[in-house]
Amino acid sequence: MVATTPRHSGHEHPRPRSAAVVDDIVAQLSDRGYRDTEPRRLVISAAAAQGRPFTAEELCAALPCVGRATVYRGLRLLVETDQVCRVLLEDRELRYQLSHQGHHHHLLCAVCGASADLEGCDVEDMLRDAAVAAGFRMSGHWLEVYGRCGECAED
Amino acid sequence: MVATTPRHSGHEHPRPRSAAVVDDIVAQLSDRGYRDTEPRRLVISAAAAQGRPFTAEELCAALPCVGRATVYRGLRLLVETDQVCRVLLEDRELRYQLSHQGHHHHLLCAVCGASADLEGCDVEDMLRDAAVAAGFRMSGHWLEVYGRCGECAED
DNA sequence: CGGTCAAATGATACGACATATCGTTTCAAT
DNA sequence: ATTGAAACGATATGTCGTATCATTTGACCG
Repeated sequence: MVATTPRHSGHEHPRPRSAAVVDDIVAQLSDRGYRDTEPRRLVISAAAAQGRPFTAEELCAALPCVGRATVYRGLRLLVETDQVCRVLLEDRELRYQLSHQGHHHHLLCAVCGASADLEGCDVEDMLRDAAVAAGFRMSGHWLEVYGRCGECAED
Repeated sequence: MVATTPRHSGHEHPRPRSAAVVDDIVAQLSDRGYRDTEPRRLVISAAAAQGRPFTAEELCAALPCVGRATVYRGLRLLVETDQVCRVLLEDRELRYQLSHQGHHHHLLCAVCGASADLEGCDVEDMLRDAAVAAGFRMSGHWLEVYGRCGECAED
């Protein structure tokens, strides 16, 4: 009887898996009083579709039907609500990517642009102590680490 | 006999103390094949005269008789030759300051803009290990620490 | 369901920042 | 002094991000 059962019975609306991510983020924004708008969803969707840290301009190019200002506003909102985090390349180019956890740092591959999260590296305490030693009270920091990922490691 | 002996007998040419710094930097540039030019000296001198990390535009404003491009070129040269280092504020504004040592990091006061060098904070090894754990080979990093200096500490 | 109004949008102007271009000047070695 | 490359300055160009403002839209409410 049941010949071939699709994993999901999702043949009516073949939504991409990223749809769930988008819905989730939109829901979080909604909780904070931000509207659920079509351009906003497009921005979030495009951001989620990127496999690498991306620039605002890349998103603009990927969304020709969304105004530049809206893309920038959307990104800013996502950063402010911690849905997206900013990463800084060595040449100071600013990129974005969906955030997966709370505060953390990134390892960026200088060759392919991939990013990985720095695990088990608790620099904060160290920095805070060093700051106190210099008579400062630390309030924040910015840290990016550059190198080559495994795939780009060969010289 | 010796009534009032000036510390230095420098009353003929009252050169600012920064002149020595400028001469030193110019000499280093000279060793690397870069010319000793008037505009270059002006840029170095103005950079040395800043008490705080400064922006390129601030230098331009301080040197109305030197072309903008020359100021930018001069700064770039000084950074490349490690005479000047770049610091990044929390809002991503790029500033410069004379470097005093090799590689080090900065503590920046968010209130008055003062900077201090982070001493005895060896994050490199820590980062390198964490990078290896993530399958990366670390080649560099960018770290800035923000806070309040002793003078600006009161709430 | 349709009206309402603030939020959000998009076209575009604007401004900051930094580099590219290119004819002219200047340094330093001969 | 001559000379060729380095450096300069005026200015054009390009990128990136925000401000402005008239128009649209989405959430709420009766």
